[in-house]
Amino acid sequence: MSAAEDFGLEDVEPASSAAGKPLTKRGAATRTKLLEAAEHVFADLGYHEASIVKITERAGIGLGTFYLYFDSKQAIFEALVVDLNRRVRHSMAEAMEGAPNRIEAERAGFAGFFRFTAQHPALYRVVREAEFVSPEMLRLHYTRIVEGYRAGLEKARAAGEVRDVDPEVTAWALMGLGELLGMRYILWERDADGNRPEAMPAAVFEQMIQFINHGLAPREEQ
Amino acid sequence: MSAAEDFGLEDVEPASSAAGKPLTKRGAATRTKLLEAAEHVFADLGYHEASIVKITERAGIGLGTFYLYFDSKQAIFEALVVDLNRRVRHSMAEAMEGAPNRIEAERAGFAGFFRFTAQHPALYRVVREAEFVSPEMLRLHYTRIVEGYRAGLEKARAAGEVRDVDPEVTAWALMGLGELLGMRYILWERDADGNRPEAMPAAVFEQMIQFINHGLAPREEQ
Amino acid sequence: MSAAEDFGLEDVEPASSAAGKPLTKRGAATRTKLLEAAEHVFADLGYHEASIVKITERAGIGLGTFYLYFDSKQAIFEALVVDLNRRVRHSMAEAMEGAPNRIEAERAGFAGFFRFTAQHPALYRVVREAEFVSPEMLRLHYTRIVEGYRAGLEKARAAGEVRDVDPEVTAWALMGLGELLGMRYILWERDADGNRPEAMPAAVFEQMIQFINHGLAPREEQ
Amino acid sequence: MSAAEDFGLEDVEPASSAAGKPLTKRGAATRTKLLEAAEHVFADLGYHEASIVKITERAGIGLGTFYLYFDSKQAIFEALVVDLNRRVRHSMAEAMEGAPNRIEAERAGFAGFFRFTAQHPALYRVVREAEFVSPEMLRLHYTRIVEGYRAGLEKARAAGEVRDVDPEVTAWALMGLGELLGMRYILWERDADGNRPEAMPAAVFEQMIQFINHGLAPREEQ
DNA sequence: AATGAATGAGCTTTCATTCAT
DNA sequence: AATGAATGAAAGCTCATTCAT
Repeated sequence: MSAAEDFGLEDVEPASSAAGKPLTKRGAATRTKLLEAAEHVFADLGYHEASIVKITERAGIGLGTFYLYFDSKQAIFEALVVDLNRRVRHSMAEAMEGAPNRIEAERAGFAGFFRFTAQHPALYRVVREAEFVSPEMLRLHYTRIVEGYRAGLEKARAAGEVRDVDPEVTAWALMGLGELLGMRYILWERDADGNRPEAMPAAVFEQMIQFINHGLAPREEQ
Repeated sequence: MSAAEDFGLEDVEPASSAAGKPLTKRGAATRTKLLEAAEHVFADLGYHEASIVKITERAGIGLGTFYLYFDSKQAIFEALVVDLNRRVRHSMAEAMEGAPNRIEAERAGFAGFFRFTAQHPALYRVVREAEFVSPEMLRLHYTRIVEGYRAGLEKARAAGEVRDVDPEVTAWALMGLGELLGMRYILWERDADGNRPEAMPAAVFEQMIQFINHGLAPREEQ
Repeated sequence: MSAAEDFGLEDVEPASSAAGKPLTKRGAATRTKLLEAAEHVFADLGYHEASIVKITERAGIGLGTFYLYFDSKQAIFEALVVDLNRRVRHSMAEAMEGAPNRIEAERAGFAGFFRFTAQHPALYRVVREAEFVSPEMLRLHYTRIVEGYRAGLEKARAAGEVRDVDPEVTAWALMGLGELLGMRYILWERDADGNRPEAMPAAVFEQMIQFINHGLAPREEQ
Repeated sequence: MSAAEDFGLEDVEPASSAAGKPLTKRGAATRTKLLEAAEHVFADLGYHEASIVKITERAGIGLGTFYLYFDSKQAIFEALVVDLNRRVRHSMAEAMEGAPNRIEAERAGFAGFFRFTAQHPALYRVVREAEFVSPEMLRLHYTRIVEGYRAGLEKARAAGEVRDVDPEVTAWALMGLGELLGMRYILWERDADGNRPEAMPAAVFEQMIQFINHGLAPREEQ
């Protein structure tokens, strides 16, 4: 329950309610089609290789229509980052729902994050490219997730479940560690057929959890 | 001692020995000027905003000359990644030289990494953008550094200085953790005048080291 | 009658029906403007001196618009060769319409060819340059015209109007002979004001016809 | 004898004596190397794809050296046209040497022309491209050869060996006819291995000669 | 006589954005 | 609300030519 809230579930507004002019039912559908098309096109091609034409073609709508919903290529990109960020946090929060303690919440949260990563490779590709397209978006993404970790750590520390760590710094450490392991062991990995795995190897996940647990555990627990 | 070697100091070749046609002394100087200009231009503007003209103007040479030394914009970008990677590893290895034990080596290595980060913001900007320009270069960068961590952990484990961790996985975790903290607490930080700090706050660094130490320490030590 | 058909009048499709994306009436007009501009620019400047900017400027349209209709400079050049070839054959076929016999058909056909040459100097310039830009186009041009001669000769031979010549070889001979005379006595000739003549001198034309007639005439006719 | 002279054998000067600064023995050798390299490079690549670097590389000399011998790319191209023209006329004149009469001289001359064509495909490629690089050179080439035909026809007419034709016009007709047949039946032809034939098929040659003979023969002969 | 590093004008091509329909 | 033809700034790259060595 509260663990889930740490990741900001409450601020989740439906993507389609965000900015963008036409507000009829038809208009909302068009906007959603654009955002979905953009997710795939940006993920497959990257920001610069992607083009408005490719997005509108994939969305099955006319080129000019694009500008009824988004002011620019950058605008839809930013909307997409916000959307993905909302969804990955949702995924983490959902996974943590009902976790009995810090350790379990941690496992569940990371598992949720990695599951989302495996299912939506666009997350990394788009978010990491945001650094070069719209740096504020990158910060927003990291900051929002880190805030979830931070809040969780804060509570856990208050409850004596973790050492007396600086929650902020530690949250960033966890974020970085999770991100690189997700990249290395999910996104870079391919099986014989060139397909990405659906999750990271359990052993790797265990190693990571052990490392974190040792890193955080209060002295007396050990 | 050996800690330094783990980061591949021995493979350090001078940048100017790499590909590029003209081989005279004058030619080598020109190539170096180009690489230096590219470091700044790519760091300031990013790959796509950067242009060959901007690089050659900054280098103070003619546009056409560029193509005597590099086949394309991407080629110089890749050469730059290789160069920066070599230099950051050098910086880390140098810092670790003579460290009496694992813990000190760790502190020194990370300090070296962060120092280089503070002095060469281009490292992050260029390397991280490589993901979208030349993905193999990104892997090469991470892999080479991780290999240094891995080798160090392997030895430390054999010496009983760390828990029985998987050196590979742990190395990636350390890389990720260091990278994000460097980004957050060095690159994103500005003082009142808008200048970047010369290092991360000591407290943050300490927190990080503590986290790593707890994460790695053999049970009996604690 | 049939002489006209030999030059493939029936395959004449309007130039504007060929490839090129935009299909509206406005689009067809733009494509035609481009092709007309290209004819003049290529004829005046040659392929390499010509540039897309010069073509679009002459056509009075934006540079980028060009690429809506043609994939490249070479593509419009090839379209132009096809167009000119179609038109010169049309001109020849039209001239031969209703010729009472082989000799008259021959005169008329060559006259049509030379008339077109005088009116469209671009034909030679563009077609002959095709040899170096798009060799298949050159072959296509010569082959299509030669095929007209060949078919005519075949029929004339069957009708006993010409010696027992090889129609194919003879057709190429006629093509070559006509081409060089057209170049020499129309394209290279200038009057006092530097203007090209509207036709070759009648005496030259007569000489040529006589030469051909003697070359082809059945023994008994002479 | 005289037939040979008609093609201007007497004006044959060695290529290396033409313009070009350095005049030492070494210099002459360098100039020849350049001209030979240019023949191949221009023939293989065409004028625009050819580059000075490619020519000097093929010649095995330094780039800068080129400009000691030729003022520009166009200059060496023109020198090459002059050289090839001289050589093809030489080849024709040689073949005609000692021909007993007009008919035999004709056969021999064309045979010489086609033999040279088969052995030096560069002739067509370079000469025909001259039209777009240096039009005066093209005229010079055609005019010099035509002058040979013309002189021969003049004499033959005086001797009653041919009809009362206009030697000039007829010469151009012969030139055109020979050129296109050479292109069609030698240069365009390839055997199963993609090799060009060493000569045109005898039957084609015969057809051509017959056509010419009929075209020129005085009435009473037939 | 010979060299090759340096130069920059000029070309082709792409694509985000506008706007008349 | 939807469309797609039109636009032109801006980029990467080539190569004939120069000139210091």
